[in-house]
Amino acid sequence: MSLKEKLAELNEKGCTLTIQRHAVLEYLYENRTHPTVEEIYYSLKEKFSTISKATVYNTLELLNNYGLIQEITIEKGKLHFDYEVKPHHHFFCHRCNHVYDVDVVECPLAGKKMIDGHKIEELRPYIIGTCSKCL
Amino acid sequence: MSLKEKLAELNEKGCTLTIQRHAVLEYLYENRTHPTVEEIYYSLKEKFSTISKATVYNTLELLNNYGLIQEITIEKGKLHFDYEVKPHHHFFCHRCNHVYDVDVVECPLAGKKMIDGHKIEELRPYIIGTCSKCL
DNA sequence: ATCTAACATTAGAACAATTCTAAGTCAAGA
DNA sequence: TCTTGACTTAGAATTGTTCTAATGTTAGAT
Ligand SMILES: [Mn+2]
Ligand SMILES: [Mn+2]
Ligand SMILES: [Zn+2]
Ligand SMILES: [Zn+2]
Repeated sequence: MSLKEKLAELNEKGCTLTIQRHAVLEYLYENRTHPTVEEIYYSLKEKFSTISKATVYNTLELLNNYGLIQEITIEKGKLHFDYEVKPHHHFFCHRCNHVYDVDVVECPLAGKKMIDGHKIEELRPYIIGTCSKCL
Repeated sequence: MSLKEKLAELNEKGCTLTIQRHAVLEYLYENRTHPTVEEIYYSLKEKFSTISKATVYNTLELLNNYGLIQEITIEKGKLHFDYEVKPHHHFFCHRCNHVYDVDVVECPLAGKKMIDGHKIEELRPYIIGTCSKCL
């Protein structure tokens, strides 16, 4: 889904399109490395010196609630974010702390709405290990 | 794997079996609710008033490194732990913050050693949603 | 049995990530 | 123009985790 489409969807749903929100979403669009909040905040601060950490947190939560971005809890104690919301596996290297996409795998839960009586809203298939660069 | 077997394995591998380590492992053996560090610490403190938070953290890390327990990063910002190490799906209810086991699912990655050139060391298949009780 | 060196535990300080607060800014409608 | 509600800001507060330095315990050597 393109950046324009996501911005349009936000707008349609009645959400104010502030310059900060545009900047956060655009940053995620351009940086597909699954950045942390810190990375997003300091990168945006370079071009946009008055942006505050609270706004970055608020915006990421808002975009996540609208289903336009994805929160990743693969690394203990800190959040990563992903522009891509289509479910896919993530690989975390505990040596270099990078998060990689793993596109290949087909998940047997894909499309399922319920499991054990619980309502499925999001799949987060994570894999931990040592990445190809670190091996 | 029984508690006795895990304690024996620890001992064989040359790890000192202190009363605190025994208590942490036993707590996880008896409480299969995927407790947080806080829950473990305060529960142990009731029977064992001098145990310190640092020891609980150290012990959980040690047991995890020996592969005798499993760390769960499904909830943002805090760790849960599991006595069961055999890979299985976890379901997190974002309404009541409980972590449930989901036994049914067969993972296509089970047994795989490598993916995209990365070395797989652990699978963490997580599902987010609303649990049966909260629905 | 005693000594000793390595290892483990403790309390609390330090740290890092996130959330909260209160004041200031902005924009749209009356 | 004025009002109202929504958004942003800086920094304080809170939460979860790690570090530190002092103390306690263990196991092997004597
Ligand atoms: Mn991704
Ligand atoms: Mn489990
Ligand atoms: Zn790596
Ligand atoms: Zn629930």
